[in-house]
This record gives sequence, C-alpha cells and structure tokens, in this order.
Amino acid sequence: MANVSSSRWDDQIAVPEVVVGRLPQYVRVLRELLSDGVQVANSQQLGQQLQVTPAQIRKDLSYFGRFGKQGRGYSVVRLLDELQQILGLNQQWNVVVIGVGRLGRAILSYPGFTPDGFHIVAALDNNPSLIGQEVEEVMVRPVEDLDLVVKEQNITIAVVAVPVGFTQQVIDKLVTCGIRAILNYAPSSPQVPDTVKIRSIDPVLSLQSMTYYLTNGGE
Amino acid sequence: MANVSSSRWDDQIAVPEVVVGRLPQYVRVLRELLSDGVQVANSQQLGQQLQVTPAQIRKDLSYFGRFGKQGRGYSVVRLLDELQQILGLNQQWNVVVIGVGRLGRAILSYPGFTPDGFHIVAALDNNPSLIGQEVEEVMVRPVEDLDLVVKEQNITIAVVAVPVGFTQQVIDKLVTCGIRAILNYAPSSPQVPDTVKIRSIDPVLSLQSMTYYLTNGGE
DNA sequence: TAGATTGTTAATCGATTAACAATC
DNA sequence: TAGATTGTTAATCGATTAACAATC
Repeated sequence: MANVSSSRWDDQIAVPEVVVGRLPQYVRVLRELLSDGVQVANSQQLGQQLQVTPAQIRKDLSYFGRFGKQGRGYSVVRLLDELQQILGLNQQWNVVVIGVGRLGRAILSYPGFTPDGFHIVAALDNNPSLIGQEVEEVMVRPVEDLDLVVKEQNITIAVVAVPVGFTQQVIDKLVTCGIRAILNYAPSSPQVPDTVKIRSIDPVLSLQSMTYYLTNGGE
Repeated sequence: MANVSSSRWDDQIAVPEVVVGRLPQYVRVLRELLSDGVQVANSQQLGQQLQVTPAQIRKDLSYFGRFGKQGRGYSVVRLLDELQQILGLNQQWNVVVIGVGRLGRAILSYPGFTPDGFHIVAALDNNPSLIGQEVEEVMVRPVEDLDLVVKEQNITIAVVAVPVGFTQQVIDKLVTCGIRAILNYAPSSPQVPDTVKIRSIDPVLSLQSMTYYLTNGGE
C-alpha cells in the first residue's frame, strides 16, 4: 500500500549532503560486520559502531528506501549491497593524478584506492624530466594532454597534487574537460561551479583545529 | 561601556566545534591577504574569499572578541594575529608519528607541517629492521618507548599511520600517555574519550561520497 | 500471538542568515 | 557630519532526536 506514484522516495526530496557523507562510513562498518560473519544488525547496533543515534541511521536510510525488517533489523549483505549501489561503489572509477612530485608519487603508490574500485590510470605533470617516465606502472604525460587522456581512458575523477600556486588553474582545466569529482591535496580551497564536487585533504587544517582545544578549554 | 563582568565573551558560551573548524581557513585567507599587501578587509570581502556569508564571519568572530571597526572592517594583521593566538598557532607543537611504513615515511617527508609550527620530533615503529634507522633526520624508536618519548620530547600531538588493524590499540596507548590530539591516517574511525580530539584523513571516504553524485543526480 | 524494531512524523535542537542599532 | 560596517539579537532554516503506529 501507499505505493502511489507521488510517494516514491526519489521523487523530489533531495538527500542532504551530510547524509551522503555518512553513507561511506556505513558501508565501511557493514563490510566489517560482514567479514565478522554477522548476518543481521539493527539500528541500535549500527549506531553504536558508528557513534550516531539509531534514529539517525533509520532516518538516513529512509531517504533511499526501506531496507529493514520490523522486529529484526537489517540484513548486512542486503544493506551493504544497496548502499554500494547507491554510492556507485559496485563499479570501477578511472582516476587521473595531476602532479607527480613527492606527494603525487605517494598517492600513486598508495595501495588503498584500488581495492575500493578507484583505478589511477593516468598521471600528468609539466616537468619535462618526468614526462615519459613510468611511475607505479603509469606513464607520466604532459598536462597539455589532459583533455585527450580524459577521453581516451574514460576518466571521471581527478586527484590534484600540484603546488598550491597552480591549484586553481589546474582545477579550472579539469572542470573544462568535464571532470565532476576532484580530490584536492593542495592546501587551498579552490572555487568550482556547483555542478562539480570537490573534497580537500588538508592535514594542516585538521591539526590547526585541534590545537585550539590544546591551548584553551582542555583542563 | 557594557564592560560588566558578566558580559565577558569567554564566560560561559561554548564555541561550537563547527566554528573552530572554520578558523584555520580564516587564518589561511588572512595570510594570503597579508602577503598581497591588503591591510584592511571587511566581512563582505572575507566572505567572498571563503565562500561564506558576511554574517557568518561576524558571528564566528564574535565568539572570541570584537576585532573590527565599524565603518571600516578588520585590520588584516590584527585579526590574523588574534586568530593565530586563539588557535595556538604562534607556538611550536611537537609531534610523534606512529608507524614508519610507506605512509609514515611520506608523512615524515611532507614539508607542509613545519612552516605551520608542527614539528615531527619522533617516529615509532615495531618493526625491528626499522628501529635505529634515521628517517628524515628522526631516529626510529620502538613503540614501547612511547611513554618515554612523549615525556622526554614534550609531545602533545600524535599522527597515526599504522595498518588499520592496529589503529585502535595504538590510539588507546596514546590516550593513556596523555596525548589529547590525534591525526589518524588509517581508514578507520577509532573511539576516543571526549577529552581527546581526533581527526581522520581518509581519501577513500572522500572519493566515495563524491561518486554518489556521479552515479545519480548529475545530469 | 507477543515482542521487537522499523519507517516516519512531529518536536527539539542548533546553526545560519537577516536585520538593525551602535559606532567608527 | 554622512556613510559604512560592525556586533548582536531575533527570525529562519535545516538537521537531529524522540516517539509511536505499522508490521515483521
């Protein structure tokens, strides 16, 4: 019942960004539970693991569908699969890294991306002495080839690891090429149109927001 | 006037965590303005740079004091210095890195911490073949020495770069040693008492929250 | 069936924004 | 002084939590 067309979950209600931000954490916990052999979990148990209230978990999930069973809870495999589907984690994503300096190389050699379906298939730099070199099985190409590389290799995500002064111009180029998801490692907050998503990895900002508590309040 | 004791800004009102989280970004923008030779900026201009409303900037700052001049705006040097003071950025912070694997070494060689006053003065691992080695001018010591090292070198911040399975136990040890600020690079969400601040650097989570928009909504 | 837990609505809480008197 | 912009209060907006009927 109540299956009238106007009640379909994806009709109008936009999902708040803060909810989307929590889903990957749900996925992580569900994977753990799955590998621990847990078959069913209720919102109470999930909430405990995730440090959020059970009500929030149920509310968050309700934006996407009805995945639980009253009186029982959620099937771990089922919920995991649904969330992975929703987030697009059941597919491969091709990634280009811009900037093959110290940081760029660390990113290229980081083994944590591949198991989650993020494949670094291209690396660009404008340093002539790097171009043509092979780094972690990826050939370094000039930044001018960006457009070409993105099309050729069906790339949808870019990781930016260039010096801070070049960040904005590189990101502008990425946007022009049609890239709509950017992971920025430079200590800057570049501007993008709101059709494009960007996340910045910025350890110094994280440290600086903690020293506040070391300096003041904390007895 | 209105300087009665009960109206002092730091009397009761706790500063929301979300406000503290924005201050380091304010600092960054102010530093840019300073190096561009800008002497005065109003909340309108600051808001533009930071992509927030002028009202939010004024409100945020009002938690800490009255730094502006009506009709003019804020002195860039003055405001910068005040915020650096509030965040504790005018002092040096000694940092220990736990885990000297691939990631730990990348962190040790990252040049972005030092200019902001974060000095990595110790590195710990439990791999016997690493102990005693010097990495980026820091001698690797066994994890058992943690307590000793923290005391000896007056360390207040820890960076965790151990494999995910060891994260929680390492963090428990840090908490026991009195560390109250932790930067965690492992893909996990460790539990800490709420006297301790922790921030996690997790590029995969960031990517996963963006693929949602690549998969669905984005026309 | 009785017990448990969901999905959802309504109440609460907190953060953002608007508005404006104070004042440089 | 007139004009501009702050600091702050009140209004709005949005997110979290509580509560409970629906239902497994």
